[in-house]
Order: sequence, then C-alpha cells, then structure tokens
Amino acid sequence: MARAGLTAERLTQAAAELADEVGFENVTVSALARHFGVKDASLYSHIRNAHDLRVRLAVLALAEMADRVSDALAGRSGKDALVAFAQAYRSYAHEHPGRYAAAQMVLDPDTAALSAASKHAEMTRAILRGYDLWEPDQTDAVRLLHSTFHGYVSLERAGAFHSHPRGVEASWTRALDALDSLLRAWP
Amino acid sequence: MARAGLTAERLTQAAAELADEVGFENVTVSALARHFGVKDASLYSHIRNAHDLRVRLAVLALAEMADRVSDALAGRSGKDALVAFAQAYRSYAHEHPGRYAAAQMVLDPDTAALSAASKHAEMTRAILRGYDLWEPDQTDAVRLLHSTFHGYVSLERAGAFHSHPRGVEASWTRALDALDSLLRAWP
DNA sequence: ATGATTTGCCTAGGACCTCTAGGTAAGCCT
DNA sequence: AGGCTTACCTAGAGGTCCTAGGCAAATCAT
Repeated sequence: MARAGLTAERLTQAAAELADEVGFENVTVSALARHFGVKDASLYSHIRNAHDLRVRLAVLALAEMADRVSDALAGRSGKDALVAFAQAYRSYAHEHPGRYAAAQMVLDPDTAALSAASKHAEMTRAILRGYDLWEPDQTDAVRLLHSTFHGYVSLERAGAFHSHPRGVEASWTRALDALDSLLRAWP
Repeated sequence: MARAGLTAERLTQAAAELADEVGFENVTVSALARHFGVKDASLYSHIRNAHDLRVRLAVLALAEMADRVSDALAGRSGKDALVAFAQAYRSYAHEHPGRYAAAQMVLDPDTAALSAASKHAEMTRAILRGYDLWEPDQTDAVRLLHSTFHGYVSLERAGAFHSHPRGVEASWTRALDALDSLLRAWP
C-alpha cells in the first residue's frame, strides 16, 4: 500500500482548487478524501476538523490576495494605485471565486491577527498616501474603499446587477473614478 | 395526536427566527422539525427540500428589508433620504443577522425577479431623485451605493473593522457624508 | 541489516442531516 | 356516518463529520 503523502499544506492547496471548482460551501472533508483516494478518517491526523480546514483555506486565500495586491501596488500612487488595487482585488475574486468566498469567513481574532488580513488594511492605507488624508479620515476612507470593493464584487457574483443592461464593467470603472474624485475632495 | 398545523409560511417564519438565533448556515430541516416537535419527514409535504426552505427564507428577508427601507424613505429626499435608507438597511442587518445572511443567497433569475430584490434597486433609484443624476450615471450610482452599504455591513459583521480603535459608527456616518458629497458632485 | 519508534492510513462505528416511499389517522364535506 | 383530502407518521437509504483503536510503512538506532 503506497501512501498518499498527505500534509496539512497539500490538503489546504487541494481544498482551494476544489473550492474554485465546486464552491466554498461544497468543500467537505469527504470530498477532499475522495480527491486523494483515501478514507475520510485519514485526514483527521492533518486537520483538526472541517472548520479547521476551512480556516486554513481562508488564510491561504487572504495571503494570496495580499500578494497580488501588493504586486499591483508596487511603484504606483494616487489614482494609479487605487485602480491597480481595485483591479487586483476584483480579478482575484473572479478567478478564484471559491477562495474569495473563503476569505470572507469570520475568523476568530487570534487567527485574523496572524493572517494577512491586517496586511490588507495596511495596503489600502498605502493608496491614500497619494491623497491628502490624515487620521481619522484615513481610517474612514480605508473602510469605505474596502466596503465598496468587497460589496461590488460580492453583489456582482450574487447576480444583483444582472437586472439592468448597463455593463457591469462600465459601472465599475465609473465607481473607481467616483472614489478617486471623492478622495481628492474628501468632505 | 394533535396536528402541529404546519404550512410553508409558518415554517419560513420559524426558519427566520431560527436563523437570527443560530445563524443562517445552521437552519436545517431537522432543527426546524425539532422546533415544531414533528419528524423531519413531515416537513417535506410543505417544502421541496432544504434549499427550497432557504430560498423561501431569503425571499422573506428581501421583502422585509424592502418594507423597512420603503417606510424609512417615505417623505424624504436628498441626503435625508440617503441617510434614512442606509440606516434602515444597516439596522435590519444588525437586528436580523440570520435573515440578512439569507438575503445574500444567490437566487436563480426567476426567483430573483419575483422577489423584492428588484424593488430594492428601484428604491435606491428613488434616493437619487434628490440629486442631479441621469442615466447611465444613475445606474452606476445605484450600484455604488448598494455595494458600499452591503460591503460595509458585511465587513462589519465579519469583524474586519475591529483591528482599529476608530469607532465603527463614526466611520459609517462619515461614509454617508462622503457618499452625499459624491452624489452632489458626480464626476 | 535488524529491531524499535514514529506516523500515515486503515476499519469500525456512532451521531446527525437529507430525502423517498408508503402507511395511518385527523379533519372537512356532503 | 361515510368518504376524501391531507397532515403527520415509520422505515430506511445515503451522505457528512468525527473518534477510537489497529496495522503497516517509513524512519531511525544499533
């Protein structure tokens, strides 16, 4: 009997691919075991339980997003940075719907602190260096940007914008224009 | 043996209460059957399956939200309407977290069309009558507002804002100010 | 190389959820 | 009171989650 060579990392990676294929809610211990050709019980020496698996997946997704956004942001500032951030964020969500859904999990504070979630807020803050904003306006703006990006992507995926013919892409571009002008003239 | 007097409506209502208590993902056919003191199988003459139950719950939540927002909007315009809409939306999400989560379900196009989801976009559009916006800017603005409201509430519930001491309430108020000024000077 | 230890995957099995098929009895109608 | 509809039942199959305990493969010590 050859061993499958399972590790928590390989399981998490496979779970991420599975999530993008069949949706985050269908990432189950059983499905993952089937994928590796082993029995369900075999996974429990690598992961604590199903929730643990999903948390690991969420942490992976958060790290990947942070990397992408970080790359996109390099060497840019002002509106250039804003648009680059937004595109990187949205394209990740489109390419990896399952991982993106995982990244929205409610993590307990300890896990969240260790994850790349904090890096995210930090990078949003970096965008604002190109604008004339200082605390506490900066924090308010970070929250507004994050909310809008997440909200847009999540409504888009839920099909909330299909009822109207206006192109989703066009509205997105206009939203970024609007946010840019808002940041330049913060009330 | 007295009958429990189940109907699809009573089941949906109970499911809504259950969702707010234990979370949308824990609304199961079994839990609902336990609540009424009947066997699981008894529910299947009223609902088609577990997914059907959740869809009914989502439709209920969408209708409730539409009612609330509609009430809040009555007789207001401009920033007054914007703030009223936003407060109604956010307070519903806070008071009924389980139903709000249900309302985010991806509904198939037919169900979505029949539900109050369309009424939602229509009302957002009503806000904009107080501002000087016309198509296609109006649609873009509707999408931006909806995204921001949903994004803020959903990140707030996920605990994304806890990492920073700045009050979540203060940022929300500032976000509404910002959106108002954005709508008044749409680029 | 051989024996000892660790560790990866196994079987067995319990608890819970979903859903179908078919049966019994409660309530309504005439 | 008899008949019809329908609300709820029992029985049971199949899936997911997870624990306990066992065997064997890989790794390490001698």
